[in-house]
Amino acid sequence: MNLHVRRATIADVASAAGVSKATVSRFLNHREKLLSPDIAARVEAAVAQLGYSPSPMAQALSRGRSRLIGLIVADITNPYSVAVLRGAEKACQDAGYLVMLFNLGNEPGREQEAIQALAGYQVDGFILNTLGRGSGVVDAMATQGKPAVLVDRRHVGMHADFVSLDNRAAVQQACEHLLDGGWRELLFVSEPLKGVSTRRERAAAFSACMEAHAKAARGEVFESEEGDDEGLQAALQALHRRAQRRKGVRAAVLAGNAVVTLRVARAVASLGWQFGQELGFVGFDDPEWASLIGPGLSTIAQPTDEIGRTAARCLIERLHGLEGPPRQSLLPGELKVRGSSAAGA
Amino acid sequence: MNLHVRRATIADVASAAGVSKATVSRFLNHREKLLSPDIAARVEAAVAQLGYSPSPMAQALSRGRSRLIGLIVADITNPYSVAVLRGAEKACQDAGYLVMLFNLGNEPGREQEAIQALAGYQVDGFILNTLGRGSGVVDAMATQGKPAVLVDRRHVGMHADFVSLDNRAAVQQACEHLLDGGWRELLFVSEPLKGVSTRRERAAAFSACMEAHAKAARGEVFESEEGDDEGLQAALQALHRRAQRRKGVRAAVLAGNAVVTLRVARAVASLGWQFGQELGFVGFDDPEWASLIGPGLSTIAQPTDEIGRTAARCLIERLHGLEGPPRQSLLPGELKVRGSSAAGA
DNA sequence: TTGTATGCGTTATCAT
DNA sequence: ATGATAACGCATACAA
Repeated sequence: MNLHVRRATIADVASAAGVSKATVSRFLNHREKLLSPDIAARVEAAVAQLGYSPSPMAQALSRGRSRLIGLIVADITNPYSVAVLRGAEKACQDAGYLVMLFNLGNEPGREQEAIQALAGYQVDGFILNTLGRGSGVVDAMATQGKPAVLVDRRHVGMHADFVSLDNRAAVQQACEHLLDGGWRELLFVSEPLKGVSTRRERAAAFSACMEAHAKAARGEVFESEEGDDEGLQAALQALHRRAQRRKGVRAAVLAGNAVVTLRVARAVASLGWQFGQELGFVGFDDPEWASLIGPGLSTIAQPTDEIGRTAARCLIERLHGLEGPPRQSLLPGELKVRGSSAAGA
Repeated sequence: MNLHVRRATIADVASAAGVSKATVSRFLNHREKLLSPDIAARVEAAVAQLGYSPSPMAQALSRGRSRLIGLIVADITNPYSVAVLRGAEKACQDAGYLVMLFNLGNEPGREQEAIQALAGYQVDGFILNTLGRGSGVVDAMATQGKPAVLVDRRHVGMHADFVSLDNRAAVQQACEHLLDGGWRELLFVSEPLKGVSTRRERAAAFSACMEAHAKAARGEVFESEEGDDEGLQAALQALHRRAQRRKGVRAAVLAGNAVVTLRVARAVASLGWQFGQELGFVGFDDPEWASLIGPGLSTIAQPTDEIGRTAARCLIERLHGLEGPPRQSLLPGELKVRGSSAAGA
């Protein structure tokens, strides 16, 4: 059985139908205009019979557009990124685009490399969920001159559409839920803020919220370094002590993302505490295991799928020629109440 | 600031260096042979000055090879798939290949579509982690005539390299660990076996292992349907009763993958049981949250990264011209012992 | 050793 | 309405 059955080309179709390549191409691309019925029928038959489909590569070369979208993701290991990626990829496919994936593996220096590589394949645009430190990307983007949409993390000075969770509203909702439940001594635990916009926004919103409720509640921010389990435990104990000094006040943590949630859960286990008892808890992101830890961990679920689809749609609109200033889509989160934030007496 | 700064082409370099396109091309591809020092220097300078890099698309069209690898994954939501994908993508990048991702979203019918789409972009080969039901893929592969490597799931009759966990050895290790700990009434809980090779292999290995220890232990297999929580709970209760009928014997579950682990954990919570007490447990896959459920869930960790890298390397070897019959790489799992399988009295 | 010409599979601009 | 023909950016067989 001959393996290398060369894919049929437009030339094959042309000769099979007894017409010129140009005619075949017209039949394929501008079917409605300029068509003589019998010729159209002959071409159609030839196409069907040879199972012909045009080569996207050749089309890309000729048209300058590839129907390819470059998706650069900071860390494919991060379930959040994957969830977004999933939504984006689906939307792209539905719109007839294919996704080329480039995983940075958390190495910031590779942003340039990624953009170069993807641009080489003539991707029509980019969906970027990158680290966002430094703005090297800005110039590269401008250089390549292709539209891009940023997901979850802003890039300073970058002139592009942006889609993300509405962090401010989500933080506010979480805080008020905790306060309503009688948790009055709060700690926002985040990965190191550095330049990461999402983390900063959440931390800032937390602080603002605490100030607004300064009479009833107190709150601090703790940056948890990877591997520094002792530091986190110490911070939780300090939190607990602060709460005890104020009679009848209970302490709770707001975790900045699922990675932090995991760390906090480990620390709580080490300390022998129970969620919902010694420590209240709400965390960003809603991993499938949240309901299985202790009495269930309350979370703020992100509409990851919707974020991905929105990003893809934004980009595709640009590809279709939409002009105008950068747009911003902030999607609402959903608070999932579980045992870890149960209201106290 | 002019945006559409057309990428420099080989023609630009040629005229800048005052030579022909062919010379530039030769300088790029066959640097060692056929080189006159001064010309080489001029070309090199021109390349550097214009920041020229060849268009992979045009190269692909001309060469018939694209340095692209198509990665088809059954379900991007599955952390196992992602972990493998990560290893594979890294290995590909290291070897100078880019990955085009196609997510099936668990829709079996899209395998063909995926292969067609990817083949259109002239991918040099495929890494397949697909559903594996039916063998429609076989013909398509043969048709496209490109090498492929299967990950985790075999395709019946498919003539291709295969890499996966050594399921038989892993099951055996898990069973013996449980038996050593005094867990003598076992239940293997799997997603519906259907035609999925991994599930069948694990179930078969479990049954074989139980027969081998028939004097001391008993085991059954349960297929857990998505959403059928009652069925699973009933199966666990039946298991428990069987154990009680044999004085002093304790019951344990071996879960076929992380999805099942989650279901079992939910059921155990519903029943008010404690892992390590009323029910022993070992599960395939080692999610990050395994240590946080109850006393910690014992697991069999797969070398996902290594599986991915191996798959990529296999494929790339084929791309480099390696001939010969399909190869098979079975990588060892690692048993992580935690509280859920603690030895009894 | 270097340049010319052709092909890769399409699209698009001309004539016809 | 249809057919040559020239791009698109690159590689290469062949000629010089």
